[in-house]
Amino acid sequence: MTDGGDARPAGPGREHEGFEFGFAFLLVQLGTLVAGQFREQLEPLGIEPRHFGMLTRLAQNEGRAQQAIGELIGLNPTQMVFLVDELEDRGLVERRRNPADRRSYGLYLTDAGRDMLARVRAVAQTHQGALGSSLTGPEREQLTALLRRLAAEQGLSGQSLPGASPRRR
Amino acid sequence: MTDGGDARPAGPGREHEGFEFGFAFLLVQLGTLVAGQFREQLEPLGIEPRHFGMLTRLAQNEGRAQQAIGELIGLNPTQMVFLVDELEDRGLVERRRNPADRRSYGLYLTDAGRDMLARVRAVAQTHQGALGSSLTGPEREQLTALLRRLAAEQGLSGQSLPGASPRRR
DNA sequence: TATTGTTATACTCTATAACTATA
DNA sequence: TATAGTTATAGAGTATAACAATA
Repeated sequence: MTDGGDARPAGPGREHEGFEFGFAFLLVQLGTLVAGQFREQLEPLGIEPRHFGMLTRLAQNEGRAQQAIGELIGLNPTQMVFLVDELEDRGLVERRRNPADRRSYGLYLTDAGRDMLARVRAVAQTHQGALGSSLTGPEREQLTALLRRLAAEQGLSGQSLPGASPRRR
Repeated sequence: MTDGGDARPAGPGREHEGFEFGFAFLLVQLGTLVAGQFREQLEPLGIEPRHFGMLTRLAQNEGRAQQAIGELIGLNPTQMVFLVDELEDRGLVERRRNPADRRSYGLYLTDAGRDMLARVRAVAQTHQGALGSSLTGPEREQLTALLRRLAAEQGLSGQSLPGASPRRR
C-alpha cells in the first residue's frame, strides 16, 4: 500500500506522463494528513485542534478581551462566542467581567486549562516524533529549518493558526 | 507584517514559553496556506482543486466507470455525480454509455479537458516556483526528497488526493 | 436480487445580519 | 452613537438514505 502496487491496466509510464508532483503538492498532502491525525490524537482529550490553538494563544495573552484575542487568531466575534463557550463548558477557560468596562470580558486559563495545554503539547510532541521517526536527527532539523524559511517567506509567524487566515478576501 | 512586529504588552520571552513549533505544525500551517493559494490561482480558470484532482486521475484511467474512478480518488457515488456534472458542464469531461453494461458510464477527457489539465499543471508549476523562490536548487531538492519520504512512510502515494482520504473511520 | 448512477433529505459549518447591554 | 458580546438566520458543504434503470 506504499506506492505502485495496484495492477493498473496499462499506465503510460512509471510516472504520471512526465508530470512531477513537487514539494507544493506534497505540502498540501502532508498538511492535510497530519492535521487529520492530530485531530484524532486529540479526540480522547475531548478537544479539537481549534481549541488547542485558542488555548495556546490565550496562554500568551491572558486577560485580554474576547474579541481582541479573536482578532489575534483570525476568528470573528461570533465564532469566538461559540469557541469560548465550548472551552468554558469544559472548564478550561474562564470569562471575567472587566470592572472598568462592563461590556467586555477578560479571558483567562483555568488550572485545568493549563493542564490540558501541557497534555496537548505532549501529544503533539509524541505525534511529531512518530511522524519523523524515519528521519535522522539532522534530517529533521534540516526539514524544520527549510519549512520555517518557507513559512516566514509566506508571512506566516508562529502566531498564525492554520484554519483561520487573518484576512480573507 | 512578516513576523514579530506587533507591540505586545509583555511576552514572557522571545519564544512561546519554551514550546517549540516543530515541523508537524509547520506542515499543517504551510499545507493549509498553499492549498488556499492554489485555489486562488485556479479561480481564473473556473475550476477548483478537486476538479484538478479528478482531471489528473482521469487522465490516467480514461474509460473506466464513474464509481470506479470515484473509489480511486476517495469519493462516494453521490459526490462523483456532482463533480462529474460540474466538469461536464464546463465541457472538460464526457460520459459515454457503456454498450456492454448500459448501467454504467465510461468517463473520458475532452480535448478541452486535456487542454485545461495542461494549463493547470503550468499554474501549479509557477505557483511552486514562486513558493520556493527563496530556496536554492539543492535545497528545493532536499526538501522534496524529505517530504517524499514522510509521505511514503505515511502510506501516501502520488495517487491519493489531499481532501479525500480513502478510508475514513 | 444486486449494481450503477441519480435524487432527496438531514446534518454540520460558516458567514452575515440583527439584537442586548453597556459606554 | 458606538462598541462588546450574543443570538438568529441563511447559505454552502457533506453524509446518508431512498430511488430508477439495468443486469
